[in-house]
Amino acid sequence: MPELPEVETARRYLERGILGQSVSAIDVRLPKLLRDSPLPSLELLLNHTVVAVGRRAKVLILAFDHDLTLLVHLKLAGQVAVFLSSGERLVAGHPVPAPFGEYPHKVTHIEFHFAEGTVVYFSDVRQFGWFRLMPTSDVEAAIDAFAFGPEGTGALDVDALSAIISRRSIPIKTLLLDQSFIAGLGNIYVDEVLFRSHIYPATAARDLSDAERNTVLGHVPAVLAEGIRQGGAKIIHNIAHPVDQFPAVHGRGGEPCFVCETTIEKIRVGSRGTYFCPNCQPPTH
DNA sequence: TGCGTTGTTTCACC
DNA sequence: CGGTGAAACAACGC
Repeated sequence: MPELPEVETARRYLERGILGQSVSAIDVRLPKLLRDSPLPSLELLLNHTVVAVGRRAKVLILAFDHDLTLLVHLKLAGQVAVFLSSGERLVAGHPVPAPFGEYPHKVTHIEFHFAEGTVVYFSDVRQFGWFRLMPTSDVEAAIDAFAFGPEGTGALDVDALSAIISRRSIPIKTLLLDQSFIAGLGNIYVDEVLFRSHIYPATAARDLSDAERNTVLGHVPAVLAEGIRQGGAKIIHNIAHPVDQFPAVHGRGGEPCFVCETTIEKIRVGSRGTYFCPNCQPPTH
């Protein structure tokens, strides 16, 4: 389930695979994935060259020459698979299709072929993702319209964000999921941030102490960095397969906490499945 | 088979 | 109008 680390991994793979390359063929098997696209057809990208591969929040930004840019959101279950001409595969995002299996898979909906031999497969078992093609000159306004907050990977303005936390009554988890507060966290990494911060996820944001607010904000870039370092969290059918004890709580209901061996619990916060350690994150407020 | 799944938007309401 | 919580939506696997 692609959050910022999975999308950033996809961005890096695409940059390595297709930057400077020219589109030689496009196969769109599920045209409806171009939802609300200003330009109606990906065919417009034929013979165009990739000039930049960017990302804002969880949105991939593929810039081509001659004023064309493709925005991609992987949503719940999107996957990007880059097949280099060497035969090496770079796969980011959802674990379906199996990275070492056959492509295109039945849930592979769009594929790009490049003159240099690289092939990119976009797959999405849930079909919730979207593609939007537009003039590059319109991208800035399109991204602004999302009203994303600061990138969770970067240096955060702790004073300003802490002040916002102190005024909100919603659960701290719900606030951290709000992309206009901080961009990039999703359900997995929010649970990890709160575990490292020793904070019960349903705690009202305004009930956090000064120290707790700083702790939470401090863990955001660190947790995202660990996700990126791993190329995304390994979670299959909602069961975590931790690497270096990460993720520590998300997808580990019924399993022992890596720190204290207390059984990890699952609750619902803001109608989202939420994992926490009842000993490390007691509901003290 | 109806429920769970997530990121995001929409809606009713205060 | 803004904050809030819940519902809606996309579609499918189990």
